[in-house]
Amino acid sequence: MTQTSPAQGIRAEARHRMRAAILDTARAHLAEHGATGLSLRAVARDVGMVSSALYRYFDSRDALLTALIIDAYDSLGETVERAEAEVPRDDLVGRWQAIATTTRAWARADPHQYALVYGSPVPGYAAPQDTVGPATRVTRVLADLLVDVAATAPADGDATAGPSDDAVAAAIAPAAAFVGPGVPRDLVVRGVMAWTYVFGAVSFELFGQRHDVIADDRRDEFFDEELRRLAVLLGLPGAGPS
Amino acid sequence: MTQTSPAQGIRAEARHRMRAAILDTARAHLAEHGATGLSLRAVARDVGMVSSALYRYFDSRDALLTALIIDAYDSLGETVERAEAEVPRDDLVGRWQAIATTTRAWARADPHQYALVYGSPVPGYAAPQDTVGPATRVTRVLADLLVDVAATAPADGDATAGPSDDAVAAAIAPAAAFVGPGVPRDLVVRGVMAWTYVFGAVSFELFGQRHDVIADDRRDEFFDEELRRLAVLLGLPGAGPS
DNA sequence: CACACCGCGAGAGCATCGCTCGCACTGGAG
DNA sequence: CTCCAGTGCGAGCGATGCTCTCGCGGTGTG
Repeated sequence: MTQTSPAQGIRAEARHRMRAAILDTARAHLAEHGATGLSLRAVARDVGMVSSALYRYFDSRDALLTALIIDAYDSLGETVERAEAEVPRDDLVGRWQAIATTTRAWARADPHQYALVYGSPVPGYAAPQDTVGPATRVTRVLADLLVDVAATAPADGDATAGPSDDAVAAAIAPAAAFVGPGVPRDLVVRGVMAWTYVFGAVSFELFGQRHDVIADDRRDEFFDEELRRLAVLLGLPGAGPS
Repeated sequence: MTQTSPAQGIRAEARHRMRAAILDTARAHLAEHGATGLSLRAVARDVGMVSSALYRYFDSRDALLTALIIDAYDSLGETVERAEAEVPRDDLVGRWQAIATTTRAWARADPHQYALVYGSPVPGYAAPQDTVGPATRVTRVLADLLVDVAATAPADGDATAGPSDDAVAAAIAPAAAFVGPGVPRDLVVRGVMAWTYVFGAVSFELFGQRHDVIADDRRDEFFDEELRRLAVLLGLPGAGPS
């Protein structure tokens, strides 16, 4: 079916390489001019084609953007996966820090690519279903971490159960289903919140909202401090205050 | 000079009203098509002018966008100020909830306007200095809340001082200067983090990242839960666990 | 081997965009 | 009352996304 057999059409391979070339220069343009500044004609020029020819490979500018989004998700996902995998499995705090700092580093390395996936969605553009797969890669890593956290810290999770427990349980049902069974709902909530925070902090930093709030030359240190406190919020063992 | 005396020129007032009319229809277009979909020509058509005439009032499309950004900041600022002012001053948790829930409600009411100010910045567009004033209105409210929190909870702030205390202190120096003296640095950090979180949560929700994570029909309840936990992180008195 | 097929790139063209410039008018300032 | 600054209009420039048609050339088949 989808198998890429060796002699599976020379032509098909050429087409695939052409697509890749287009995506490469498109990615370069994105990094330089941002998403809305990405011009289909300009990409075509750089790749040595006339603009109309590019439509043989991408149905529209939005389709090109979608391909770039999938790429970005994959890039971030792979980067985070690799970084997190290098940390010993029992070092839960280290794994958490690896996920967060790698995400931030990836975002700072190519802000436009980060904005493409985590910024305000392009107007009138609804993310197609193709993006959901790669989009979950980094959250999958985080979810697996939650599973291990739950394993080491035997169920004391429902201790902080508040009055609105039922409503909260229903709210995070999709997230709980994603991380899998055996993880107390409270920990799921903590995980969602930790990830929400990392996203908020990185976006704040990249989108200029931290100007005149955090000293520009101390952002790294402050992010570390944020992570330290987040580890407490996450309920990671050994991350308690002092 | 810049005084707006009663009979200060019929012409000037007509100009001011024209500007307002343009901004109104521009705001309507923004709400419908988003920032990048805002067409200067379309706005001109709707306002009953030819496109070139619009340049008598705004130097460029970016200038129009800037005016809209200032408007949006002011709108959010005023909305939050008003909502927070209605809460008794000694109800610190209530004030915090008012700030956060009002911010979220404002954002949901006009996502494009929210994206304009807190989303990924328009490519190549650097926020001019005119926007910094209105931009601080909502943070000002939050800062004042921090001052009152510091007043009621006498300095125990440095209890959680970690090893990297000096670097963190330097990092949040701008924020500390903004909230004013008398607020322990630890509380400033908590405030920055709380605001960062609210921004992250609202952006996640509006930009579709919470799909398949939080049940769509339970978002309100989950946000309340987030606020409840954030109040603990903020260190608000009376918000302790159970 | 010859032929029909079809993917591919090129080019012209359409509607729209942001923006500039020169023109004509008109009503308030001096 | 007379200017002229301010205003609106229209044409126009370069650029965009996208569509259509055309001709070339490799591919697989009769």
